[in-house]
Amino acid sequence: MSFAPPKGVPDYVPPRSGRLLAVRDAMVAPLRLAGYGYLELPAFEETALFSRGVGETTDVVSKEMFTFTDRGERSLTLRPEGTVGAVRAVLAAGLERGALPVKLWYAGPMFRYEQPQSGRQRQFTQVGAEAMGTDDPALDAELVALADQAYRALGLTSLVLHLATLGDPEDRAGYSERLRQWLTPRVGGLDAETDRRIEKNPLRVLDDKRPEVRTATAGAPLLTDGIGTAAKAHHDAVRQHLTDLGVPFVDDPRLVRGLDYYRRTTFEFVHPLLGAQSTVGAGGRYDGLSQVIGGPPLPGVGWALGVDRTLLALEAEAVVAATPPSTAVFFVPLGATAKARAVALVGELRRGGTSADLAYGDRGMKGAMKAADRSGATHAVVLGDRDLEAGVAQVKDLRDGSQTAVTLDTLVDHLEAQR
RNA sequence: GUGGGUGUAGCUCAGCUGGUAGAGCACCGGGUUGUGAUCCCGGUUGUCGCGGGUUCGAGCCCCGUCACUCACCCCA
Repeated sequence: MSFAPPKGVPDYVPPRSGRLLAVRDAMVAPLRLAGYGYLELPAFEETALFSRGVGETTDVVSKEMFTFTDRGERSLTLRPEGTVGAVRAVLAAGLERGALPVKLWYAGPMFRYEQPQSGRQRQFTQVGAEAMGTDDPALDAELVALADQAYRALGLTSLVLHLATLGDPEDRAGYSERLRQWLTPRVGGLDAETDRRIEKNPLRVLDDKRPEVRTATAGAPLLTDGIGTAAKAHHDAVRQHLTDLGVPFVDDPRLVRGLDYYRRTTFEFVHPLLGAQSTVGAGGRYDGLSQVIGGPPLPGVGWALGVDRTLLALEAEAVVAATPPSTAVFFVPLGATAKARAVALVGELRRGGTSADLAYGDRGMKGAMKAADRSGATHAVVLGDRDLEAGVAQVKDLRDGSQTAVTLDTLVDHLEAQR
């Protein structure tokens, strides 16, 4: 029997798990300040929702989905991303007929059957945010700024925001054809996968990291030239809003997204210290998605931030998260009578909002004090028979080693006042 | 799916040209019959990833296999 979790499905245990939680909370905090409501979504959906919404030809759908059949012969899939499910949930609840834009956030695990490597697991956690119902470029900028705010609050300083526009579908169609013709004599016949990409989605060839492909595509035509006026105006507005918001970005006309639903705005937050999987957050506009899954026209823009990857980025930058110790007061009872008293006092402190713990397992004085030290508590409370007879407890300040006797009647008040 | 690297104590690792396994940290106890973090002393923990082969003898060599890891691919 091995206790290892399934491949690519990591455990997070203290103290690292606490930092992961802190990252998630930091990502959510700006959203709460910006009017985003909470969305609780299913971890799996009907397979067809993803294959249609994300796109049949994408790698995510064609080879990375965890798909299973339930007892009712329905084909279900663990969600590989959150946006499609969020749009479905909005339509299911009819939120698009209420006040617009609908602004929502969600958080939780996503699943993709991939070969694990640094920064890429089969189960990973994202915080997502979506704003649907208007195509206002100020919303694109708002979302980007909120992500930027979260990363800054966490203390990340090396992130680079890449920004691009994919134009509207008609722009893309014309560009794809031009690119296809440009690519075919240069990288055509290299391998079957590249040929397939040239045919289905030539933009993706630009994302290839192999050096020979990189150099071969260095001078490829860019989409920027063929953008329609409406999409161009939208993009200019987004750039201007970001500048007004004080969010730095770099224009990256070669930015490519792997999911089919993106159009117009796309962006990525990239961390230079992370190795191959360096995108810690990304998103874009998806104005046609609702109709693709059978809904009414419903423009939308959103992002997903990788919680685990962001933790890796923090570790790469050696940012030490200020995680306050979970325990303020630690009891060191000596003997059964003192222990019973300590158990009751700890409960009283906790009910009053003071974090408290005690030495379990009937350890000796030395061991119990050691446990007090490790808990991070600022104060230890030594309670023995001698003290109980005198009606006092010894309160020791673990930071400077000073110790005073405090009468039991006033102990809780005294400890609460120490905080 | 394809390549490279690595598997030895809870963790990080050492282990020479093959001779039967070690260190640091951690943990537990003692020095201090009621005081942590420092110091000193002592102690526990191993199917050397797994299976086979070569050999008098394998942690070390050979074959297979599994896992982890990094990279390609892809992406948060």
